Formats: sequence, C-alpha cells, structure tokens
Amino acid sequence: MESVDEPGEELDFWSFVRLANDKLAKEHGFRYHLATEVVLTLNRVANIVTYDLEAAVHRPRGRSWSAFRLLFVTWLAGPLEPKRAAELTGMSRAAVSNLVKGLSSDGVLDRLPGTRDGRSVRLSLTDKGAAEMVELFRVHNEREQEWASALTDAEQRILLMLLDKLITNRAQFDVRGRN
Amino acid sequence: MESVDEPGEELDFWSFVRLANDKLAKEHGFRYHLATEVVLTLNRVANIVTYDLEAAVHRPRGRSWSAFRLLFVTWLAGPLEPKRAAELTGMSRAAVSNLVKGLSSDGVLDRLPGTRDGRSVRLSLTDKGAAEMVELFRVHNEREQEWASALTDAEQRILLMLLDKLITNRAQFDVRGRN
DNA sequence: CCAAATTAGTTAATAGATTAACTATATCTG
DNA sequence: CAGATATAGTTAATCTATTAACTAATTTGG
Repeated sequence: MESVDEPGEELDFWSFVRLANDKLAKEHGFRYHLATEVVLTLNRVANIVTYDLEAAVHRPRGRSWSAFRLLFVTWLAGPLEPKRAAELTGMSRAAVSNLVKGLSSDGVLDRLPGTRDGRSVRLSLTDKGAAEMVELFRVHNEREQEWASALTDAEQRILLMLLDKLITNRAQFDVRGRN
Repeated sequence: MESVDEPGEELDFWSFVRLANDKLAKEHGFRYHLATEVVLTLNRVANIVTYDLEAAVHRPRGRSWSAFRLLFVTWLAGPLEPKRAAELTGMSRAAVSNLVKGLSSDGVLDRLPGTRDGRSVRLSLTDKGAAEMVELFRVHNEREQEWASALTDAEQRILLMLLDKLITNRAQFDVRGRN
C-alpha cells in the first residue's frame, strides 16, 4: 500500500493513470474517467513512439521529425503546394515555409513557382531527396514494424478502425484545428 | 481517378494515408505498410485531440497544454519531486523547472525544499491551484468525453488494451526515451 | 574516509513552432 | 470593372521545449 502523504513514491506513468482515475472518481466525483484514460494513454503512446522514431532514426541522420514528415508527404503526394503539405503533415504553413528553406538549401527539395496561380509554389523532391527518402524510410519502416509487431495484424486493424472512428466523429462538434 | 501528375489535388490526410500505402507497396516495395498506417494514424489522432483540448479548454483560460499536464499530475500525485513530474508528464526536467517558475509566481503551485535530501524539491498545488484544477478539469473532462463518446465503452476499453499492449512491448527492443 | 561518480535541479544556448502581420495575387460583387 | 474580400506564402515576434553545461548534494568503493 502507498502511504497517504507520499502517493507519488512508486509511480510510473501507468500506475499514475490508475491512481488518477481513482482519485478523480472517488475524491472529486468526476464522471468520465474512461475518457480521461483514453486521452492520457493516446497521448502518451503517440509521444513515446514518435520520440523513439525521431531519436533512433531521424536525428542521427540529420533530420528532425518535422522535416521527415514534410519530405514524406512530398515524396508520396508531391509535387504539391505548401498549403497542402501543411494540411497533410498537420503543421502550420509558416512551419512548412521555414523547413523548406533548410531542405532546399540542403538540395533535397525543389521549390518552383506554380503554374496555374501567380501566388502558388510547387514543392517536389530532388533526385537526391528521393534517394535519401528511400534509404531513410527503409530504416524508419523497420523501426515502425518493431513497434507495430507488438500487435497482431488483426489487432492493428482494430486499432486503426477505432482511431478512425474516434476522429471521424469530430464533425459532430466544434473541433479546434489549426488555421 | 486521380491524375498521375497531380496526385495531391484532392487529398486530405486520410486519403493520403491510403495513397501512401499504395505507393510504398507498389512503387517502392516496402513491406510494413500496416505498421506505417498505425504510426501515422496514431500520431495524427493524438495531435488533433491534443490541439483541440488545448485550444478549446486551456489556452482560453491562460494555461498551455504543458502547464495543464504539470498541474494535473501535481494535483493527483502531489506533492512530488520535479524529476517525477517530468517522468509522469513525459517532458524534460528543464521544462518542468521553467514551468514551475511561472506557475508558482501565478500562485497556483508551491515549490518547497524536500525533507529527505538536500537537493530535492517538493511541488504541490496551493489552495488556489487546487481550486483552479477542479474547475479546469471539469471543462477538460467534458471535452474529453465529447471525443471519447465516438466510441462505446467497450470500444474504449479495447483501444486502451491495444495501446497498452503496443507500449508494453517496448522492453523488447532498445527504445529511445528522454533523459 | 576521501576522491570519483552519480543524481536533482537550474541555467544557457539553441532550435523549432506558433500566431500575427504583411505582401502579392485572385476572386467576388454591386 | 473597381473596390472589398479572401487566399498563398513569407516574415517577424514570441514562446516553448530541448540538450548540454553547470552547481550542489549524495553515494560509492578503494
């Protein structure tokens, strides 16, 4: 048993979640402790996996997680406009603009004026960039597989279905997204 | 059908994931596309939910997402040391140290020398901080529930189980975490 | 029992991302 | 078609978080 004065002494994140649920329900009378647990856990898992991929795969090869995401969408969905790249990666247009500076001076990304609109820009990978992505993604994908292989294929599909369902519902209320 | 030259024209994130899987498998011969989809989706969902909670609940009340997380663990697991707060929230010790400055000057957090060790510090909420958390968490919890209610209780439990399983596996390989 | 190594916490330097403001182009409408 | 409005992209200011370096206290082991 934990002492009452020192509830934190043996906690890791997972036992904290249990403690939190307990206190929220019993001491504070909050009702939606399952929702709290879902949000806490979702965040935690996503952060751990992302941090690991960035630290194990991308930083050692000189790329940030954000740079990887931008290269990834440009690789597979490019050529594309910065605005769309921002939507697909979930970052701001300003972040894309700043990343493009570095990546094009590294010679992995091309930034050309768009054809159908005097304001627009088209981002695409250079040959060097495409070659880098093939190699980078090979390592990234191996690491993703190490993570995902904790679950069976069927479980991964269920997880995807549940995450899809969670996010699809957001049309129903006024979700705050980025500009 | 999409044109080959302009694959990005009608894409949102979800159709991008399908396109990405297709190209990764067919054009590049990558094997673990289900793993890729799991990682992409996990990240995306977590980011959307977090961004919404921060924008709808915390920023309007003058708190960042990080500040909320620190107050939350201090509220439920406190008093506790900064090092443990960093572990429970998943942020660096330096981030905790910086947040503590602001929150204690706002009068919601107390920072007292620890008893059993000359280096240690104990963080706890002030009465004002505890009152703020009760109100803040009430709103936060309502919003969490709006999100989570896209799933039935049973589905939420399955999601938690799968996320737990995913993360529990990490002992099996050399996962990179924060200091 | 003291020197070396470790640990808690803070500070410094830097990097990265956000919002807001700004420029230039495009579209809408009266 | 002219003025107002909206949109794409960049830039500026700010904020936040990170890693690394540092201080101080504690523990370890020869």
